Amino acid sequence: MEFETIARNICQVYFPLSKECLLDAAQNSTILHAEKNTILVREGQYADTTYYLYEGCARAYYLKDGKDITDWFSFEGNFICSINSFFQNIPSPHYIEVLSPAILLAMDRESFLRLSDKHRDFDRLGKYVVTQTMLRLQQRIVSVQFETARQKYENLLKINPDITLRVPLMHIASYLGITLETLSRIRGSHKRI
Amino acid sequence: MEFETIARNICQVYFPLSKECLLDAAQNSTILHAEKNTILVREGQYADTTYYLYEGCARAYYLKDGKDITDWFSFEGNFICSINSFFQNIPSPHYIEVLSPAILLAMDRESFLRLSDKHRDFDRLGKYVVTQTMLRLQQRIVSVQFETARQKYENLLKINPDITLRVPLMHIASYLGITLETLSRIRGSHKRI
DNA sequence: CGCCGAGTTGAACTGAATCAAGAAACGTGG
DNA sequence: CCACGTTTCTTGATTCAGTTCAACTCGGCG
Repeated sequence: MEFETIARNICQVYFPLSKECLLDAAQNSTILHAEKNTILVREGQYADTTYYLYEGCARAYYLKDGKDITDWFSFEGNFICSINSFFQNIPSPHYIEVLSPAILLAMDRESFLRLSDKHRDFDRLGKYVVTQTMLRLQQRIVSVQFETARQKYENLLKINPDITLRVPLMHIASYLGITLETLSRIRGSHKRI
Repeated sequence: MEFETIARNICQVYFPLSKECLLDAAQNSTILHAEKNTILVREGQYADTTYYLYEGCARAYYLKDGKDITDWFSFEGNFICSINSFFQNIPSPHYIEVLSPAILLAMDRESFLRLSDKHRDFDRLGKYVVTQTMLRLQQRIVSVQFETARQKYENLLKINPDITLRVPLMHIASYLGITLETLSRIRGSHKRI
């Protein structure tokens, strides 16, 4: 895998970046090939790296009273990092795990900040991603707070129809804030229509 | 109320802005004095204005099956806008209402974007506020999803101890995703310790 | 094969919602 | 400053969606 391919992909998914910016980015990022179940970030680490998923999917999760709670999914074309750690420079409350063989572009915070300062278009991309994330989180609060378990599941399917094929149901359940059993029952009653 | 006073306040609460930036901002914003219960934004409007709360408090809410659901509180030193409308240029799903006599600084999106382009420090302020909002939303999802009604209330009090004195309980209840009755019971059992 | 993690199904339990009725606080005009 | 109506908040009884705990099924893989 070459940097240029991934760069072209980013420019296509988001928006074009200048040549200088890409050149600079190439020298400050690393391409990673990760196996399924690779842990990219562990709880407690200062997770100062952000990842672009060129291929594959990943999740952020944390442990609440020993239970594994999925907080975020990312698929190809998305970025993923421990936002708390990355943006506040504190130990990460999250783990980040790759859910399928993946190709990632990794950049550390220092480079990220330097490039943001130096290249206006890079800065704009960062701002855009953060803004989109904010809007997605806001939507999710509405969903989590006032929808039934069934509505939450159907909503997720609307946005992400094939997620059940790519992610174990237990992760989907905890992401939706319901138990695996409830999700199973919803799916059970759903099929036979 | 003078622009300079509010500007000084913003620079203090967030970070210093250059003279040129402030001059430009002064010419592209309006100071508003709003009564309690003023509606700044209505559902369906293209709400292309963002507000800085110099004094007072406000909330964003929406109607879900006719019920009034508070989605966000802002107090002095915060910004408030219909984020969906402002950042995506779509009709606002939210109302924004002032909850006490307030002094606001209003800026429309066009000016906001122009100043973001022109003044690096202004852009940085915008990025900072969006990032903080993202982190706050992320925290809130964790809270909404896996805490009991009581924990959610206690959590809110930790962050915002005097909110009950400034905001009607019904708004706090819907913000927490619980009913007014449940909140009342929690508070009832709470006091007598 | 037999084990193991992932998913399904069942039964009992529970936190919070809903419905209903009052009490307190608030503000507005007489 | 008090009577009023309105809004906000409290309390009680009942109901329900979803949890918990437990047993069982299925599909892969050493």
